[in-house]
Amino acid sequence: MSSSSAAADGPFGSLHLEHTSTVERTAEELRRAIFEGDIESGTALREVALAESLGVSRPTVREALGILVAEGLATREPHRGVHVSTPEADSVRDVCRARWVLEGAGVRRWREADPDLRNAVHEALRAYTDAVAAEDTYQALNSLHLAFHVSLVGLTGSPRLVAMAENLVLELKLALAQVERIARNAHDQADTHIALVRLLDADDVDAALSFLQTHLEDAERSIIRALGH
Amino acid sequence: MSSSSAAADGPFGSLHLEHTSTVERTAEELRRAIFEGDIESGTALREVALAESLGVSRPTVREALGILVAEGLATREPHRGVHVSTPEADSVRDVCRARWVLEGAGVRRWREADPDLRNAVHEALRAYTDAVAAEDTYQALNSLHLAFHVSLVGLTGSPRLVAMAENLVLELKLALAQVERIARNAHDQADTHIALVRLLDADDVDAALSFLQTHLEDAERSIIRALGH
DNA sequence: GTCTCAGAATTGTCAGACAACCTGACAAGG
DNA sequence: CCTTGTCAGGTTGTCTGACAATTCTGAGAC
Repeated sequence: MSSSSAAADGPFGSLHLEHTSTVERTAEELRRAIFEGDIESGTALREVALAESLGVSRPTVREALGILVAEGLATREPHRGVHVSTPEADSVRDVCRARWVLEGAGVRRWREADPDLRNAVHEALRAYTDAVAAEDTYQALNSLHLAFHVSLVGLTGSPRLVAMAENLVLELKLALAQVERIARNAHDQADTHIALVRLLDADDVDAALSFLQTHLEDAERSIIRALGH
Repeated sequence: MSSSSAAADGPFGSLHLEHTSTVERTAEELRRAIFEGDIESGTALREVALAESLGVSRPTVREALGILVAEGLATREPHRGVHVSTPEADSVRDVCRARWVLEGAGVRRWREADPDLRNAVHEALRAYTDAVAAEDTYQALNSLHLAFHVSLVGLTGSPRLVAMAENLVLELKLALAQVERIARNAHDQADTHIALVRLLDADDVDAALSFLQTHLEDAERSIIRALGH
């Protein structure tokens, strides 16, 4: 696996060509529209309408919808089409519980973790706090905040666990897109994360764990409260 | 959510019609062929060949292949087609490490877990040991063995974690299909699992955890050794 | 032996079509 | 009033056929 900061995967390891298929671009555009709030949760994603609206064929749209369904951002019912998922309180609870399992596993391995991975956590935190200081857009802040949490899972060194965490984060972004007004909390959370990393740097894993747990529980509660209203 | 044993979702809650699409049946048939050993790992899954061989159209095959790729059973390279994944030692290690995180999380929650979930573990174990006693087929034994491990993850009560575990198990089945000769170990493992559940019933979670860890590490080693040959 | 290049094979995407199915409404009958 | 039968409209599931882009293959040139 390529580590961060332009590792040398051969002479041209840093090069990367965006080999994006039409299907992938379609899926990405749908994701953006969902997270941006252009498409409300629950709305039907009609194949023909999307096809002519995006200028692609129906099979392409269909395949892209399959991706979204696999990611949990939408649900497909036979002969009834696919609809954007509506985050229920139950699913938010489940996502947060799963998050705690994955991120906790990462934090528990802080000491044994590869220094590169520990560094990745620091970088993710810095990217987030910088964006907060620069008063970046709401979506950018969200992405960086969640990227930090994923970097915690990265401490396990397991690509599959990271992939799972990224999927969970996608669902969380969907839920957050429903409750834009949490944006003002983003700044407060920056301090919380700094404190967490400080505990880790002091090798106080147990304290970091319980700190993380309460942080995740707080997030769960605040999202559910915002949704329930 | 409907609980087990014919819950009353209205007057006809126990009824359930299998709503299987052609795509799903195609994917299932491919999975069967892979796990059964009809298709070796690494072989190319050509769309037209599969289409006329299965009596379905190319788009249908294509969509089914997309499912397999999403499950990790196959890999797709742009313009080069999809091939059955070849389990590397690295990926087996990763799957087992991820398994440890998920199953460990389940075991850790043994005491707080819903009695139904604890019962599900007992039932999964019994189904497995019964099959071992009846000298069932190799694949059936494998499925039941892995189903037991998934039932441990079920202790978390998180559908998403269970889904992740099921995905990992699929990859493991792919690896095991490559090394049929581990079959004779299945009987020995039954005793191991009985011992694990006995520790749980005694509420000795810590002992169960370390027991599980060594069991998973043993499995990892034996699979990798068998693959490496 | 290595390089180059035309042709075959395969995938990615498209257009059009049809059957199966869901939804809603309306009439018929208890 | 409530249930059932029927029909029209729209949507999905699947098929057929096609074409461009890309990759693989093998023969010929140096």
